Formats: sequence, C-alpha cells, structure tokens
Amino acid sequence: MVSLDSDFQDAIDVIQRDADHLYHDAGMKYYETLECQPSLGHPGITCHPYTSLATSPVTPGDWGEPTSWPHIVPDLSLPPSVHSEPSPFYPAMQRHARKGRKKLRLFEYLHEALHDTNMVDSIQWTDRGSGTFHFVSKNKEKLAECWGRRKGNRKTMTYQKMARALRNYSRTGEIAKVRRKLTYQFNPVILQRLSANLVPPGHTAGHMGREVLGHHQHPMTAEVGYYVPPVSEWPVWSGQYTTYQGEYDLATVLTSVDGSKV
DNA sequence: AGCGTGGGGAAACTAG
DNA sequence: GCTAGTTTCCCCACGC
Repeated sequence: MVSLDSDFQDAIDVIQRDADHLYHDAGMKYYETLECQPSLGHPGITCHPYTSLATSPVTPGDWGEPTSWPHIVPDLSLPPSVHSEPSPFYPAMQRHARKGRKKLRLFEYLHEALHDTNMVDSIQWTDRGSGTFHFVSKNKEKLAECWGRRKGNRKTMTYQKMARALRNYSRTGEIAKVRRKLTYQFNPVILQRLSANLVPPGHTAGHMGREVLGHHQHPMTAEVGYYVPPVSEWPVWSGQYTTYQGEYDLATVLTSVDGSKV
C-alpha cells in the first residue's frame, strides 16, 4: 500500500464508529468462518488467515502471464495467527458480521486469499491498484476447493462453480469480469472496503473514507453500510484500463450492473 | 475435434 | 415463511 496513513485515519475512524454502532454486540462467529478447517484439508492445500501484507504495488501495464509474480507476494514474516485470538484482519467486518450479514462472502474470501502467501499459486493480483486479479490456471481448483471446504459445502467446489458465483457478482457490481483469461476485478469501493478492513496489527487503514461510507450512501446498500457504485462509475478503474481497451470487455461490464444494455 | 474457459438459466440449498 | 447469497446442474458459445 502506498503511504495513505493520515488520510486513512479519518476514514477508519468513521468505519469503526459506524461498525461499532451497527454491531455492538460481541461475537466471534465471523472470524470463525474465516478460519479454515485444517482437519478437512488436503495436505497440499492451505487456507488460513494471512498474517501480514507486503506493500508491492504493481504498475498498470505490468500484466504478465499468470505464472509467477514474486514481486507481489505478501510478506509472511509473521506466523499464522493463533486461532484463539481475534482476527487482526477484517476487524470492522467482524463487527459487521455480528449482526445481519454473518456469512463470509466469496469476494471477501478471494480478497483474503490474495493476501495469503499460501494461495499465491492459486490466485494473484494482476493489478493491485485497480483491484484486478487472476486465478492461476494450474491451481485454480485448489482455491475453489478451499473455498468449498470453508463454506462447508457438501460437494467439492470447483472452479466452474466458483466462477458461476463470480459471474453473479457482475450483476451486483461487486466484481466484474475482465476480458482476459481467468481475470476478474473488484469494484473499487469493495476493494477499498476490504482493504480498509484488512488492517495488519500496528497499521492504519486505507483510503476508505467518509466519501464512501457517508456521502455515497445509497438506499440499496444502506443496510450493509457501504455504497457499491455501478461498474460504469468505477473511475480509477476505467482510467487505468485505457491502455487495455482491447483487453477489457467494457460493454459486458456496462451491461452487467442493472441488467440494462448500454 | 477436443479442451479450457466463459456465460447464463433455473432450481436447490442454507443461514439469518 | 421469506430472503440473500450462493451452490449445483446443465447447456451452449467461443477461441486455441
């Protein structure tokens, strides 16, 4: 992350105040959902909360093959968190989860996985700044299986099924499909929210702020505490992809939010 | 043609 | 019982 500290402090204060107001009753259920069940795990599959976040921004245009991106591998200098401790990650989400939306959302899990070095062979940032990420073809099923186990699904989750769920996000605008193999993109506001909630111990939160939680409050999303703009209103995103016009299916995105064709 | 991937309809399932 | 959010199944399209 870039140095956003002072700007972010206000934002996180607002976020946390809001979260405290909405979800004052204590509970750890959400955090429990973030934990993977190692007993269920295949030996080769790890899925535990990541422990620290490296600051390795990837410049737009640095899109390479979905093979190896060592420069964006999160720092794993700290050991996995002890499960008896409250999660240092998604603190606001924990509070958020205490009331109402308790279930772990797929996009939240994906964001978490993007910061988990153990999952770097399955899912990686393509352009972290714009929230673009891709699945690694070779190991995408591993991530899907991990997701399925975390959700406690009866059957094994596959990439196909997980991708189906991701396509549903195109309708809600939370994640858009990028016209590039196995590549998707977070809605910038969702990304900000997730990033703001991913606060490593001792760090301050990111740019998510009043302008997001306050000014843009939208009736449709008021209940969840944040505003999810339609994909057509993704300013950072659209700007950063000007050099990728051939890559991105803008028409698809623009028609995905409310179902109306552009 | 085969395969991998993407897209979507529709019904089922689960938790809140 | 209702709803949101998937999950599951299925079929089809497309590009390599």
